[in-house]
Amino acid sequence: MQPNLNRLLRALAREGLEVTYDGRLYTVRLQGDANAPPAEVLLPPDLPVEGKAFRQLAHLAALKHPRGGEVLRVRATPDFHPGDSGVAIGSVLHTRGLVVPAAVGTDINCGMRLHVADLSVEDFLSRRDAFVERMKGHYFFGTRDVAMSSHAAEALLRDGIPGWLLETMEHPLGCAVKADLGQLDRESTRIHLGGSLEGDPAWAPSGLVKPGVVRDAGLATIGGGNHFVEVQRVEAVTDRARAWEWGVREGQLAFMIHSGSRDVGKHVGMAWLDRAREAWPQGASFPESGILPLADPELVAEYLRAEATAANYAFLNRLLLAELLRHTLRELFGDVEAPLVYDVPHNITLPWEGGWLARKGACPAEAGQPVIIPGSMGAASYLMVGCGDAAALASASHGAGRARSRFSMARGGADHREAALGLTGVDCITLRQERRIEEAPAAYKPIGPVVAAQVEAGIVREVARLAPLLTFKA
DNA sequence: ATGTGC
Repeated sequence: MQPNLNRLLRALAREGLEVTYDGRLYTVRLQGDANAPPAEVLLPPDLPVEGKAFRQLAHLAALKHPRGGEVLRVRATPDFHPGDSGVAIGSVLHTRGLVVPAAVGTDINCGMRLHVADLSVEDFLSRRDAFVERMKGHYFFGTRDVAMSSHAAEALLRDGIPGWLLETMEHPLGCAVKADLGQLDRESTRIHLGGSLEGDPAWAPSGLVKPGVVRDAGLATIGGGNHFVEVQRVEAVTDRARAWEWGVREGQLAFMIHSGSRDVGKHVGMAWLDRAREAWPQGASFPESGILPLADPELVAEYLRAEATAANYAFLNRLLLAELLRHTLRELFGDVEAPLVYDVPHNITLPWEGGWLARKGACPAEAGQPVIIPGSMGAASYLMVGCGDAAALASASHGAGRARSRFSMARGGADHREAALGLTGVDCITLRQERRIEEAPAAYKPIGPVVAAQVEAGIVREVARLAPLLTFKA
């Protein structure tokens, strides 16, 4: 146990937090609130503990709405860390009769997508420079052509990927997708929820859908922060049977995408943080945490439709990021097979056991389902299989977890910055040099112990480990 | 996270 742990627990107690630890699982609750369920955090003793994230978690568990509904359980993944809008990243919230927009936040349907490619690493690296130049054009310089009609955009926002596919006949990239239709049919089962939720185009930012207009709706863009597109090598297969079933082989080339709904999610998320405040019952006092749930069934349904709208956009954003990469591999190397392994959101509200489960930076880990846990820049990423562990609310971490803020990395002084750069050790393609510092491995917890803790707890099992070859960061 | 915002 870390020497400063007792000091931290005493400090938290002075602030009114009851915290206990059994060497594996913390339980946290607000003192004197015996009715609130305790919040649990799976965290091995050697990983850093953050008071602010504990406070946010205890407040999340203590949420109440004057008109009813309840928080059933709160759990946090080992990569959890403080979030804006009052909810820690890595929080999983099980509710009945209420939903909490802040428990998903503005990065709606941020998630992961993994493909493998039938191309040797040697062949790929032999044309690395040509590949990088083309992808830089697509991802950074707008050479991609993903413009679409207002019909296609509406269909996308309403129905997700299947809706978009039906309206994509005239679309240049649609031709490439169409050529792949057989494969896409097979792939649709490899997208969580089929890449399709019940959305409403009215919730899109104004201007995204303009009747009769064909435009670039900002799709196939990576986004900032920890988002990336990475070419990888399958460096180890630990569950041969499962890997075979999923089409993953050792030594294979792979590519992984971490991205979300961009400004659509931001627009929807912000609108609903405001809406939850407006909808708070007259005369009732605002909770000190600032986290506001929705309880009115019509409002809940409307929020979920809005969230679904952004989620649909994110599903297609990841698909098109992958499609551009696959298209470029084919231009350079001929008819390369590059099937989807899985696409899964880690920021979303979904129905669960008669209520709702809001995950914010937590990957669904239902029994038998693929779980994708990205490493920090330069570190390995993991393909896992979920165990459906109810104690963990069927959820795994969505990464290693940030240990130091972007701000603290950026102001760390010249020595610190150089050390961070030196440690990066990965071929990072970016136009913004500061990303290398903000996203340097030193900014993150080590991924190994984070994954090991979840394997030991019976939440996930390892299937394969993927090492980075080159990473695109916007 | 965010076509970050004044």
